[in-house]
Amino acid sequence: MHKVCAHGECMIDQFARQIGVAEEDIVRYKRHCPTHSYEPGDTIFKQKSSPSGIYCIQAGYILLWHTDELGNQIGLRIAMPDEIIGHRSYFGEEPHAATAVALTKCTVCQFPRTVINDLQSRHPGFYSLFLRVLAQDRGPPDGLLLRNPYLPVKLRIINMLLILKRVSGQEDSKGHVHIHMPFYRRDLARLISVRPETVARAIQELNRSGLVVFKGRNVTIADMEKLRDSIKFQALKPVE
Amino acid sequence: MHKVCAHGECMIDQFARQIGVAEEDIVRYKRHCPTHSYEPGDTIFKQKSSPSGIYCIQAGYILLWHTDELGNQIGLRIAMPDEIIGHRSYFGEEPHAATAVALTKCTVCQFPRTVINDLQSRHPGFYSLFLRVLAQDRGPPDGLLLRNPYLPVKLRIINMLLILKRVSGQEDSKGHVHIHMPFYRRDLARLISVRPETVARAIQELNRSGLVVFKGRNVTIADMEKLRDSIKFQALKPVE
DNA sequence: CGTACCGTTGAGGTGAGTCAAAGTAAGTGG
DNA sequence: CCACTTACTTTGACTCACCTCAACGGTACG
Repeated sequence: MHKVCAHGECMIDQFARQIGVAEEDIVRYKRHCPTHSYEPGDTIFKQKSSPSGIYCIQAGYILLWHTDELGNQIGLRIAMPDEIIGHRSYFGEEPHAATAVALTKCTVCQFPRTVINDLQSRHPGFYSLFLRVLAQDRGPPDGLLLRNPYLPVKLRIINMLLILKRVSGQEDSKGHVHIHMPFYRRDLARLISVRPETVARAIQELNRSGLVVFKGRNVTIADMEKLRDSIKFQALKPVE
Repeated sequence: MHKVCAHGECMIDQFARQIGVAEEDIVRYKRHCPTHSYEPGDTIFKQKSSPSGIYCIQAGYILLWHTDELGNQIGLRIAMPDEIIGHRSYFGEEPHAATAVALTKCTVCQFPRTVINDLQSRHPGFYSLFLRVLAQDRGPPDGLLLRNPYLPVKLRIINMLLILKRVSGQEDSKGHVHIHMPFYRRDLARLISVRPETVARAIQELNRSGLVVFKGRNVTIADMEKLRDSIKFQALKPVE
């Protein structure tokens, strides 16, 4: 079910090195950090459950989604390799605000409370690194690009593509950008807070416009500049 | 223009006490923390400027708003007394993501970088307190209640009222709740990402329904329970 | 060859945006 | 104290993007 992960694979290990933890100590504490593998659809943690540690993504994509009081499912964030999840609830000492589900095959390393406490007590600068991560979290600002009611759906989809491109965009020899969307249309709909039908229609329009070509989960952008420009024209007139 | 604020007034002073800073040391560092007074409409800091410290609100309400690439103004958060602002950009080492404007007369104490660094170097647990504040920041979760495209405008306004009630709600002898909204309709519109006309119409409807009574900036809620119940009926059917 | 599930398409309804104009409130200066 | 300005708020008529519901089309898998 779980193996002890090889040392040096996690984001938090890099943190440890930054604050001067010796390599042999990293090896030692890693014995207490189980690494799990997840299949697409598996749950890493559930909304409302109590956090028992922090999770480092070593491989794969994870969707964080929140169910509001009315039952709407809102996709908060796609977490990618080398990112950490669950830290907000952990440090906030609150139940998880979202459910984490594997979109692809995933490898995730869990840092339990004991290890985190131990590292902090030996190296008081440890927490500061998380302070920075939390402060730089792209979740809230990305939310403004994806769930902004002012932005028409086509724009929200383009913003989603630009976010995915940051990490997984591939440029070929002709300058075309290829992006793989590791989720269902339904999940994309949740991420931008619209219905799946609306996503389908918006994608058809984008395809017809030629700016972006969707083939299943694969997307090709012929001309990034043109795409960025198009954003200005598709937008509503700003307030004021 | 600025005076040195009396000791013990700021949120950060309480943090200092929690980590064992002596009273006389608090008095000492406060000499380097200017306290400013702002009139309604004054700017505390501007989006894109570099943070030079952390701000503690001692009195008054402050609106944080973000202008996106297209020029839309999005109200992110109403900051209230005893809250701190500017800390996300400060610890993220990034320019301010929002502009902070005084909605009412405000008193704000500024902790410059030198003081913060000094406190952290003498008391390594200092940063952990901010870690908790950042992790518990209501901004992102409140955003889901205020700017969720699924929620009809009337609901978003009700959610705004419930958020204001947390801090400034007054209950009278008859069990009616009174809330003062310390901002223009236009700002309310920005906070829930709709146009001011739409806010006006939604408020008229709420008045007619009798659940909530708006008189200028003052709001009276006759029956909290009824109001909470009404949320369920006004919502769109959830996805799935 | 069904069965499931995801994805797409169509017809019809509606909530919020747009634009323009009128209404209100809060100064400001004579 | 009253015209005048200025900025905020409300109202009305119209438009349109997205939602709803329902049906149909793929594709994977037993």
